Amino acid sequence: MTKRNGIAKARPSRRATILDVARRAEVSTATVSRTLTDPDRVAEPTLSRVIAAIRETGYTPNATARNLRAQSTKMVLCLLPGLGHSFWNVIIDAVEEVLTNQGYGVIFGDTRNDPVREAHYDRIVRAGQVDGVLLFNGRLPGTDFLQLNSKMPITLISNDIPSSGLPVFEVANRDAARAMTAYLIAVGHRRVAHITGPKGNVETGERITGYCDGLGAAGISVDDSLIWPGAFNFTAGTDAARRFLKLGADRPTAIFAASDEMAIGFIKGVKDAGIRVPADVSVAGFDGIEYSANFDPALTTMIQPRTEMGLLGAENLVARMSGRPADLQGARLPCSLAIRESVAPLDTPRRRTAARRSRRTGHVEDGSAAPAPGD
Amino acid sequence: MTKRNGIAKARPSRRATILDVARRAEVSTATVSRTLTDPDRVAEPTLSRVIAAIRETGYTPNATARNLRAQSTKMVLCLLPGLGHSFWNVIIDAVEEVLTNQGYGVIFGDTRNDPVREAHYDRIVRAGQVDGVLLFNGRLPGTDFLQLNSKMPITLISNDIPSSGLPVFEVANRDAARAMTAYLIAVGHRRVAHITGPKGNVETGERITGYCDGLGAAGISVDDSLIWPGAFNFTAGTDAARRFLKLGADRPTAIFAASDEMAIGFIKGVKDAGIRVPADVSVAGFDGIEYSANFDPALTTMIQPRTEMGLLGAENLVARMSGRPADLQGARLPCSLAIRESVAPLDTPRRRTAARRSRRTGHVEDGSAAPAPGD
DNA sequence: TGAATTCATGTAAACGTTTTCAACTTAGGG
DNA sequence: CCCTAAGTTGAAAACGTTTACATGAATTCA
Repeated sequence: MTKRNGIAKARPSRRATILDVARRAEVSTATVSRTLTDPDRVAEPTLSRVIAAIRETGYTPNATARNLRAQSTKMVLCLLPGLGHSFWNVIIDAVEEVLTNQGYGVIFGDTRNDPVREAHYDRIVRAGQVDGVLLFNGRLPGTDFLQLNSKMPITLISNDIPSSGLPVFEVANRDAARAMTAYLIAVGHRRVAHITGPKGNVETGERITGYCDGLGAAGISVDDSLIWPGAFNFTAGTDAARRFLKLGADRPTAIFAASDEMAIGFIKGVKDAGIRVPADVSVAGFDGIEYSANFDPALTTMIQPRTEMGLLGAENLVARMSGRPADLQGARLPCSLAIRESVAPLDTPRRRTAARRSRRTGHVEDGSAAPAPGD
Repeated sequence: MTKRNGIAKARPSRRATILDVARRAEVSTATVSRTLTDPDRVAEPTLSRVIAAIRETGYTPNATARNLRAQSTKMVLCLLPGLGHSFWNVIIDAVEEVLTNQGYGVIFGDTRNDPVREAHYDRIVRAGQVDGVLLFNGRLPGTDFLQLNSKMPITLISNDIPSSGLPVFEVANRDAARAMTAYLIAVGHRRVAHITGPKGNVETGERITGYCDGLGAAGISVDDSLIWPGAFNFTAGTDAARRFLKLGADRPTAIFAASDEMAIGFIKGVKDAGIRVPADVSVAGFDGIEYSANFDPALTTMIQPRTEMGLLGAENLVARMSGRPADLQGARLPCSLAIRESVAPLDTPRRRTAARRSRRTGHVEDGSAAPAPGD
């Protein structure tokens, strides 16, 4: 079927170059090039001869040569810490959509917070393999990486690197954390723990601050022993669960985890010990990943507009790569609170009836802060 | 702090080339090149002079030029249908690990089963932007894509394209499906439904066959009305749940979903209708993604050795890209059964209900070939 | 000491494009 | 009939490397 043994075609091994086409069409390489990039500039008898030659030889322009000449690669590098994390999925989809539509290719690099890997990608960037960089990494992959920004745009998505001066597209973390904390308080909780993100992460700090804001606004003083260090992953959640279980009578009645994965890990951890969620303890997450809605109980969480983040970030980068001024220099997007099943009103004697009623649907009934969904 | 205004450095705009280094060190470009690729070939007084010049100019070799000259890009393309699916995560990690260690960069492309996108990546490959292709896609991104395989190796991971002749690294789908079905039967189920993968997918067919094998081995005849078409995603699971709920008394007692996501979607769907898992219906998945263990109930599933698949596939590709013969021409890896919480043995009282459905339209499935497992 | 070898370096050709510039043709205007 | 302008094409340079080949110096061997 498929001609393998090089008998059918003259030279099956070498790929056709522009010169092959030129010779076949009896024109110069310049004309072939023009046929491809700007057909209007080549006259009719020639044009169709060249097109025929292209078809016959199966010619495709060599991207490397083209890039070398054009001094650009039409590629961008996306640097993430952990491609596997389901949080990135939607963002990546959006980024890929924008960049592909604009004719750019995308290279995804996973740093895993490993300096060796970061250096590897640093080298790729320095070697001019890409025209721009999208950073999700939380930190720069090289010490003098910033100096590249003049010729090679860098944009931050869902992470901030303070004092880098780079455009950043992320969520209003502090506001969102404050809102979630306020919500937990509004449904009756006063002893609320917070499982934080990884140390050194800017977002971690902002969410902690927002959490403290929320407590402060309700006149509740911050109890440091209720701020538990985490790391945005399952195990951090189960670790927190162990910590929770060790506590005696003064267990918090609600947990605010800085990521959905941690919230799910926590729930899994305490459930295995016979604790019910939300009957015995309420748990709220952050991110709004797909699984948060499909978990049992469905997770009350702060939904990040991930698609929008990806879209805006990618558009910013594209604009700058093509020399245009970017529409936005950055953005802090608002989150939306998804009230689901994993948080229940605190069943204090005073509020008992109201709490009972809402427990049934899993929705929240509280006149002061939360909108009543009705029944 | 950081010198932004180009006053500090002579020409901050242009990147240093090998010629700049050569001039500064007062040698030829050949010597600079040798210093980088094979330092032993350049004598001492010169060597350090060149090294100094490289450092001073901040020179990094231009990858595009190097690739053009070397006629290779040190890049490979990974084509997947849906980067977001959590099934790929682990495989991608493994692939990236191998390729990065071997000095290759990785481009991930998401086809989303969209011919337009596939054509886009087909073009990238034809333009010589990569040295090899890793296909997860389930089909070729172009009609005469195979003819590229001589000069540009293509390897299939976790999908097969029959009669393509390409090396494929995947799981023994039929065996695994048979084993899962056999397990469900072994714990007492006789009425087992199967939620299939997407139509047209080779793996879908293999798992259906395995499912039928399993039934056959136990003397249970296949009931076509219990083979429900799916698509490897949540919604296919919830769709199946709706289908299940519509069924009356003759509901299956166990569901074997061809992916964990579908299993989770199914459980979520029936739970919302008040059905308990596994008390009222047992559910088994396939894949062994992370969430399967963290879901509630923890999912009984067939764990695919995803890391191994990725490792072997990537190694196969690397070998072929570098001209070496590959160790393996492909592999069918065994799965392992993870027995967790979502499947319960079928107890006797419940089988009485099953007996009630003896009046049935034409088709098979009667007591003759079904000796009751002991009680 | 002369010839043969090794060593260190430079020259220049490739890699496959795009694009500037010049050259040639044709048409149009006076 | 000449001059200019527009249109079409080709020659050659450029992009930044690597590397085959050549050259000259230093070393070795007889």
